[in-house]
Amino acid sequence: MPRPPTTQQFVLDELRRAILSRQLAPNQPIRQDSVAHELGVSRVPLREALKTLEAEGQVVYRPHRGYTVAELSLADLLEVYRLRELLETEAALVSATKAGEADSAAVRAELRAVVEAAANDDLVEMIAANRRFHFAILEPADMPWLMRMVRTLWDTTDAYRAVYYNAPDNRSRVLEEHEAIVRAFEARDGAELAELLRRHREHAVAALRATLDETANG
Amino acid sequence: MPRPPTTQQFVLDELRRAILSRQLAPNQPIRQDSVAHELGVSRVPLREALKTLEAEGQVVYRPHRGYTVAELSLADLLEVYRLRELLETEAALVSATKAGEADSAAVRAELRAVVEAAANDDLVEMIAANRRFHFAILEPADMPWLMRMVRTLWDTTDAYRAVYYNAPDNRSRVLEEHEAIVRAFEARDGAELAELLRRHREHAVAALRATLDETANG
DNA sequence: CAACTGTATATTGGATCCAACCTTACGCCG
DNA sequence: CGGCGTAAGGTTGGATCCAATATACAGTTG
Repeated sequence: MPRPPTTQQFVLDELRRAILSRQLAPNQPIRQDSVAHELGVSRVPLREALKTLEAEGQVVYRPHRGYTVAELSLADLLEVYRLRELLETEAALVSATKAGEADSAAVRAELRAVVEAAANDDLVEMIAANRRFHFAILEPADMPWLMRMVRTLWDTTDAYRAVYYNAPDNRSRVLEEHEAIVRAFEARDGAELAELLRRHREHAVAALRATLDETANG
Repeated sequence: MPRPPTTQQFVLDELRRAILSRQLAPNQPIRQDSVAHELGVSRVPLREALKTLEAEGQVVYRPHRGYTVAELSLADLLEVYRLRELLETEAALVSATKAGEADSAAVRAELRAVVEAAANDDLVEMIAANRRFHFAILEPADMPWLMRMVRTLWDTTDAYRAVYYNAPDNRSRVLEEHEAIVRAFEARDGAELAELLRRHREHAVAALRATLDETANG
């Protein structure tokens, strides 16, 4: 696997991983010197990467006090899912009216990737493929600004996705739902597609709530 | 007027101004050395400011080739306004159910600021106050993630706002519409509020189209 | 004993310097 | 004469160094 073209991109990827895996815990101050040392780079590219993470809401910045990993309250998470609903519903409706055969092929390819990853019990790849699958569905809408926003919304909840996929019940449910979603997509039935996606997310939110309540009471 | 606490914040403000005023024209490469020199700072804070602008979509970045001011096509602008519609409608509906007396007072204060600026023919302040007015309406919804997104959407179209307000017809129309909007807000009539805001934006889009067609044919 | 102040230290903010890369112009070869 | 390889210059990417600010702690005073 080739290292990204620029160091800041490499650092950005690493930081995303670290935040996602809770290696950098919420509310924890990010000591630039130690993190930079750890990654074998200087502080400059690190700071640039932190700036983009700040814009995405992954970290919070306070002048002269540095960066801390953003803490997401339940209210934050619910809001993020609500926004995903607004934006992805719009994208799905538009996409259904514009998608062509090539788009269907792309979606099907990602669907297969998810199934295959599930068969191999490869959680990481399954999560990645799932993301590509959902984005492939929205892509034909040809709304780059919307896509950028949806992307950052997915990023902010990425840390919780692994928990969700850890349960076999959820995994199989996702696979079933994907089938129905693809059928709606290929039928160019925007309303049905949007509704299926909505229910798809609804399950994720319910699971999320359960997880958070559990950790709160445990 | 005190200079911002950090240099990067200062640079960020200056860059926003420069892009807005077309001092930095779309598609123009941003020579870091000259811009930094111009502002009397080094390249480091400039690059950090550019990173946040990149995340907001105001500039485009290509590794080893630097930053260029983002060019907004008509399709981009229409998409941005469509997204504003989705997000601001949601915020307005929620806001109407949550707003209290203090919120009404805040909105009224901003309304007065807009009127006053208009009376003084102070375009810059009128635009600023108008923005505060609209945000004051959405604020009670208490949706920080949504607000962040709406903020960047406003930023991307800021350059065109000055053109719109330049026409006296548009200015007086805005003032009238604001009155109706405030009444709906104080009546906590979310549906009416959202509809009025929608029509409010619709005029702006129409004017925008006209302007762009004109420049395209001129 | 609490609160305040001054100082020392750790950490971030910014400037300068060097390396890597892209771009362009020129000369060579087909 | 046109296309390609190559070298030189310019611009960005990254590292190191220094300055400014915040934090923690100790000493002092009411």
